[in-house]
Amino acid sequence: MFKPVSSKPDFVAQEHSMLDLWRETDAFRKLWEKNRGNERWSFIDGPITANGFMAVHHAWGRTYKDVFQRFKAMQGYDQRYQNGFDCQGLWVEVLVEKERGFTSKRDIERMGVADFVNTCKQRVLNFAAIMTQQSIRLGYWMDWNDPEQLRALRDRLAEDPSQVITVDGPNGPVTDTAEQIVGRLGLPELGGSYFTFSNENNYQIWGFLKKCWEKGWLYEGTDVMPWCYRCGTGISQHEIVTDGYQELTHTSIYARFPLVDAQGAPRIDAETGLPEALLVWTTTPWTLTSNVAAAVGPELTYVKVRQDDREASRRGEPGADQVYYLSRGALKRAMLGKVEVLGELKGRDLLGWNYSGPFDELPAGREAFAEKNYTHRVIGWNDVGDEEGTGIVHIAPGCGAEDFALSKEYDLPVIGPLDGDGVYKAGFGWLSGNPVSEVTQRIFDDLSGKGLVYRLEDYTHRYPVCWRCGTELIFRLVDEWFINMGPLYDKPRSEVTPEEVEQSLRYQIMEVVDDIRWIPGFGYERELDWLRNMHDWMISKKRYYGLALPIWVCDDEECGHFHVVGSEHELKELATEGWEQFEGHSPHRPYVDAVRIACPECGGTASRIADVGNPWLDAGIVPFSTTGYRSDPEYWAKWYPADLITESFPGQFRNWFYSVLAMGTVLTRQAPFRNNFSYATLLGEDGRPMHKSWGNALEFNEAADRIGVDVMRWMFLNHKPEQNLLFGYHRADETRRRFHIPLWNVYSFFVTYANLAPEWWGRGKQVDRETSKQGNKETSATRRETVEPGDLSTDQLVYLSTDSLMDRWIDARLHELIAVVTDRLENFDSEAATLACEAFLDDLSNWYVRRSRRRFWDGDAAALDTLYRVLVTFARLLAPMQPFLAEAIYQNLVREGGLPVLPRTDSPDADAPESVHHTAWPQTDQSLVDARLLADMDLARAVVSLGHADRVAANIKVRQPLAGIKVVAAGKADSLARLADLIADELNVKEVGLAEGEAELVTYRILPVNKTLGPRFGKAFPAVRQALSAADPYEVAAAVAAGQPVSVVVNGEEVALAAEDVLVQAEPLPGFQVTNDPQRGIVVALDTSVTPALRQEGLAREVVRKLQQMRKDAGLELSDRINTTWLTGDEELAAAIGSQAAYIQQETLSLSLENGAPHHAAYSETAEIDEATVALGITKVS
RNA sequence: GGGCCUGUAGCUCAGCCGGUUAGAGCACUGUGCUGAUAACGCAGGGGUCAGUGGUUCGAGUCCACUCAGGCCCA
Repeated sequence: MFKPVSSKPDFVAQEHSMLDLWRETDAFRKLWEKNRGNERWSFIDGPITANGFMAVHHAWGRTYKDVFQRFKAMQGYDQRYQNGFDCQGLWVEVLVEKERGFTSKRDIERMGVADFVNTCKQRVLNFAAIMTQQSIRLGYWMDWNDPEQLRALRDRLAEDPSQVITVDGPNGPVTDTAEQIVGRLGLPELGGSYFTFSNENNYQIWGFLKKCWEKGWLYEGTDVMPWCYRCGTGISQHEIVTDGYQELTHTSIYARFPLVDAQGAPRIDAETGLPEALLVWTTTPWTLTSNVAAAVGPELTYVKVRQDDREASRRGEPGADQVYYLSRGALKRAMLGKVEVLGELKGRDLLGWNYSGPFDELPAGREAFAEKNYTHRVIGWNDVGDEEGTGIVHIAPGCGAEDFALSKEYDLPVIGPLDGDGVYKAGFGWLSGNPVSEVTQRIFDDLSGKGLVYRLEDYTHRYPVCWRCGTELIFRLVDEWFINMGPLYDKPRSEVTPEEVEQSLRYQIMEVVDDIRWIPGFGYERELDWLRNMHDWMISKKRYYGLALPIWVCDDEECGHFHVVGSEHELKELATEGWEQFEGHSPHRPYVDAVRIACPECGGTASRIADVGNPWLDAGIVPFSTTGYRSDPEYWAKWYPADLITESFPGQFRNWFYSVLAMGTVLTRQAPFRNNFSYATLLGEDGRPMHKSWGNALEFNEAADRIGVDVMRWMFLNHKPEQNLLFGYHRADETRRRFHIPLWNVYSFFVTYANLAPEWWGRGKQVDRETSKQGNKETSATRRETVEPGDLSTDQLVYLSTDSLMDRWIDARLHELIAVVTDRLENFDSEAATLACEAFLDDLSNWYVRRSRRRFWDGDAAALDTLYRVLVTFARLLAPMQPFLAEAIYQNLVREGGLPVLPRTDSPDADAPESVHHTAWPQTDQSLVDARLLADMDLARAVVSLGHADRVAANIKVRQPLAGIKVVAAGKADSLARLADLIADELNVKEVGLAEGEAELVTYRILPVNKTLGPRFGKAFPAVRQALSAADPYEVAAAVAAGQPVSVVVNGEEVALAAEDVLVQAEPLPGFQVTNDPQRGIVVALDTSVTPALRQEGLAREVVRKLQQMRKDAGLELSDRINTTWLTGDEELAAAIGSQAAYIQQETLSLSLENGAPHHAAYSETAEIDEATVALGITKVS
């Protein structure tokens, strides 16, 4: 017997009990073990940032990861199952700083770098434990660490990282210092998730960087970079492009730059006698302190205008009446009030003009200018436009990336005004010592006093901010380390020569990108686009906690040589001092900083640069660091390249995907993964990004226990991954209602009736019987072969043959489904897989079970066998996607009920696999996919649908039997005949016939089959269409039904059209009770006459229904027998009950049916049936 | 300024290689059915397939341009 199944399941509670089951039976490890040594399927997990709680959008990605791995596991592939945590970098530092209330780097220095780094590690371990628990809750099967052990390690680190501890590993206990145990997490001896702060991960990056260095690609460069002065670090292009912009409003300034002559005297316009000035606009006034040049577009048109600024005059500012230069396109926007245009000129006419700068008095600028013997001048820059500003761009090479590039082109002085904390350096007069965030107003005042402010204006624009702390970035001249991406050739890729590819890493990566399957396809273009556009990869950060860049620079500035150390062993070899301080520590600051090496160039001492690495280096190396690239190349080669990586695409094309590609290319020149599956962004139900303050954010734990994880997973999977996913409780309810509840109902229905059919449980016995009941003309003769438990192999699931059309049909649908789901999952298309499952479930629930109910009531063995088989197989198909629900069904139907229908995993006598996830992926048996039957059923359902429509139109309820229907369906006579009984039963009619004399019922529309005749006739096609519609429709229909060719005259020529090239659509004539299906060309006509005999049958059915309802209301079991009494004053009803007594008794399990008042009945009711009243009473027979 | 994605019913979305009168779910209205169903069936209202032009016998589908939204890059 099966365990009884509640019709009102608590899915969430059930999920928790499945989690318990898996834990108690060690189900995941058994699966892993089962497939060990088989063919491999390699998934490399992109590390999740261990810096907070898991959010719902993480669950989306993790669902994909789990589904594809589970699917491959059921197919028998061996896998690694290693999850990864991203552990190093600024984002951890920032949150630790926040926790501690730190506001600047000085606070960290005060705490001590060693302590700070140790605290960062603890934070990572803490959240790794939390995310591990949450992932387990999601049903994500990976080689998880015990969360308690992670917390214990966190605590050991906090106590004393140097204490020696022992922990359990897969191959026995491991003893080491707490710091080293943490540094060895994820390695084979400890197992579990990989952590990018591990020693191995860090050292392998060293190896990668060394290789880059050997190729000459690693360099230190000076550039103007976006800089966060709160974090005290540069922000790389990778970090800034998406997350790093905000709409901000700044006060911009239109400033006068007075023109001067070669001697430095103010230039006076000859015509008006007024002083002349350039009108210049900027949104970053602080950079005016470092102005060097003004750029114009050489081909742009400029105007010379005069304006007497009365306001300014009134304020007593000098030079209010002036001549200005600015671009013609900017005139209207930039200048207020009346202007007089004095002339027009091209930008190139302005080149070389001199002007006096806004802060010429500051020593920093004077010195820089003197050094180069330079004065402020107008330069040309093709990128200058006049969509905003004045068409004259203020250039401060120390404060802007493009400005800096121009300074190289024109050999301009470079003035960098700010230090790393955003404070003006010495040499900036009154500004020196002031933070940049506080000087804007004073700069305006200062310039105003000098008569240089034309006007101020609030301006809203996208401005870069620090992606972690939100501080507005400044642009600053800094020294950073880069990997050279190589030249971008100005020609199509097909023309780039192999020699040129050798010179350019970016082209080498592009070649690798070509070898990868990108899903969705546009991912390929995106990655190439990024590779074409990306600058050299800035890998350094002036911070504390992260990869210690293995770059040692000679202390002797004269020498200046730098050496890249490729491993810890090399470091030990080269070390001249400080090794003993470092030994025993993970390769983090500050210990690694203590190590000095001998400079290979001059023999002096070299020290490590203070910088740490870009975290994408940490994540990019994992295909190597997690697979023993250094220590076990043979193992590595087995798992590299990965078959799949998958992440959300915003950001990843330039981050993780990019870094994995770059590192794979440098190290192997081979694609590091074969398939890349990426998906979009998760939004709130209202279509907006989830945001706590908007009330549409969902926390994972809460969502999991309110929605249920299987429902969440179905929502994720049943979605086009490249589109943003709207997620929330309402959609969850809808999903559950659409899929989970109907599935559960079929399952619970099955269990209910199977448990009521004792003979069905007679396993191994010959069960042979006929089922033929009134109301169901279908006969199912079952031939259940004599079998002993245990000798059945699965893929003879169909061990019981059946003549039932319904059984054979649902089997055909099931095997069709297996093929589709297999193919879709092979192609990472979970949406199509779920859509196919939903369609199947609808067929199962709303057609197979509904049509077969009678057989289940009767305990029909063929029906029970079929539904059992279907449910078990469907559960196995769903298992990767719906691991909990599938397991619950499987446990009851297979483990509890114990029917021998699954393949033996080992010996023929073994029990069924312990978990649905240990079963083999179902195989399609094509011989069961009966195409004719599928088509027949399709037609039957269409006919039934029309028949129901007829009844609605005629206002005759289905319970009222009718004489018959007539169907018009050209060429479908055979199909119809095969399913006539089924149709008759469903529509409650006595007969289903093909219409004769259909001319009374219908007319026909004759259409060409476009697909075949369109190409055949081309331009003449409309004439064919015309000719067909002009032909006698009845003749054409008859010919087509008989399979005869149809002859028509097209443009004066007679042509023959094959029957299959002509479409016959039946349409009802008005005035009949008929309904048509235009798509299929079917018409169904209903005989609406209710004879007295039919009327009696109908009334009897009403009585039955009423009695059934009473049984239910009285709380009777399905199998309880009753005695029934009835009393009515309505003659017709009395006659109906009398004549249909046997039928009523059989349907309601009434041992007796007596005419009389139900005084003594246990349960009685007075019912209205049509216009008649009847008193009914039932009493359970004990 | 360039690249990519999206635009189909009130909402969320399907729509194959171009092919008959463009579909589903939700919501709404009516009605029926129910001893599995927190359901379900049938019917109804609801569409300028973002717009314009082109290719074609035929365009929601292919092409070009425009508009709107999103993403990426400059």
